[in-house]
Amino acid sequence: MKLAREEIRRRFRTRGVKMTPQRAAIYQALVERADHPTAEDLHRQVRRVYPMVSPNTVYYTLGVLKSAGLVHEVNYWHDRSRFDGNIDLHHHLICLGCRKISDVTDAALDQLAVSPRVRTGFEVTGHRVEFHGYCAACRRQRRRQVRVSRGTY
Amino acid sequence: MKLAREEIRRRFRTRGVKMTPQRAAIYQALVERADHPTAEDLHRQVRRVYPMVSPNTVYYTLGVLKSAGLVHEVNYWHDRSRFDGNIDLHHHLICLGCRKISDVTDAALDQLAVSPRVRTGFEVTGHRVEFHGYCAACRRQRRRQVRVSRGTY
DNA sequence: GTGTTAGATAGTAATCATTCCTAACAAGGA
DNA sequence: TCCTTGTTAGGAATGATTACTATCTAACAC
Repeated sequence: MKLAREEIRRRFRTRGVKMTPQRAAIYQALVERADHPTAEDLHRQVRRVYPMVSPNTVYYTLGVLKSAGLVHEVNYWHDRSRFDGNIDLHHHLICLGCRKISDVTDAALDQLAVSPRVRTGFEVTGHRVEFHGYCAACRRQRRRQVRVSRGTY
Repeated sequence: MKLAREEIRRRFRTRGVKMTPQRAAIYQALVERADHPTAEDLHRQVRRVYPMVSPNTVYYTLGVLKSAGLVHEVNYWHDRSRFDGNIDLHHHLICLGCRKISDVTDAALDQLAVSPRVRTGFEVTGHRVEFHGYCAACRRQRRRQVRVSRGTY
C-alpha cells in the first residue's frame, strides 16, 4: 500500500517521531510489503532510492518506530528479526517450509482471554496467535517430492 | 521435575536419539525448570555436574532434541533463543517487564482454528497463543515507581 | 565381553546480525 | 536565519551461534 508523504508525516507526528526522508522511505518500504521483511530486506529496498542509507540507520529507525508503536518486531525464526508495519490486531500463519509469515485477520481470535485462575496476577495487555504449517506452494512442492522419491525407490 | 534416568532413556529411544550422559543432563536440566532457559543457562547448570561440557555440545544437543520433537524453541525475545522441555500443547504468558515466559494450559485455547476462507491453502499443523503483559512482581514494581515519581514531581 | 562404526564431544576458529562509538549533518523550533 | 538536539553513516566491536575437526564413546553385532 503506497502511502502519501503527508499520511506518513501525520502518523509520525501523532507518535512523536521526527520525520526524515530516510525514515519515511524505510516506513513506506515496510508498510507496502505484505510479507515480514528483515532489516536487511528493507535496507536493500530503500537503497534503491537512497543509495547512501546505511544498515545502521535502518536498525536505528526500526528501533525508534518500534518504541513509538508504529511497527512490530516478529521473532519466530531466531536467525534474524522480521518487522511488521501492520499494527492492527492480527495473527500469523508461519510456513515451516519457506519460512514465510503471512497475516490472518479473524475477530474470533481477537477475543481470547486467559482465565484469571491460571493467570495468577499476570496483567494481559495483548496477545497474538501463531499458526504453524505449510503454505500452498510448499504443500505442492512436498507432494512432488514424495512422488519422486516413491518413483525412484 | 526430576526424571529417572530410565525414563529419559525411554524417551530418547522412542524418538531415535542416542543417549549420552551429557544429553541426559541437558535434557534433565531443561525439563526440571519451569522458566524457559537459554542455551547458556543450561550450560551453566549442566557444568555443575559435568564441568567439561562445552557450549557446543549444549547447542548441538538442543538441535538434536528439537529435530526429534523432544524440546521446543521459543524466540519471543530476539537476543537469544529460549528452550522449553514441555512439549504438551500449551501457551505462554510473556512479561514485558522482566522478560519471563511462563506456561498457560487452557483447553479452550487448544481448539483454535483458522477459517478456510482466510487460510488460502495453508495447512495448519499446530498453533500457539502468546499473551503479553506484566507479571505480578513487575506490576508491584510499576505501582511503586508510579507512586515515587508522583511524589517527586 | 570385545570389536566395529557411526555418531557425539570439546576445543579452536569463523560467521554474521546487531550494537557501539563518534564526527558530521539536518530537522524543526526560536 | 540560527541553534539545538537528535539523526546519519562509517568503522569497529560484540556476542550468540555455527563450522571444522581430531578424539572419543554408545550401541549394536558377534
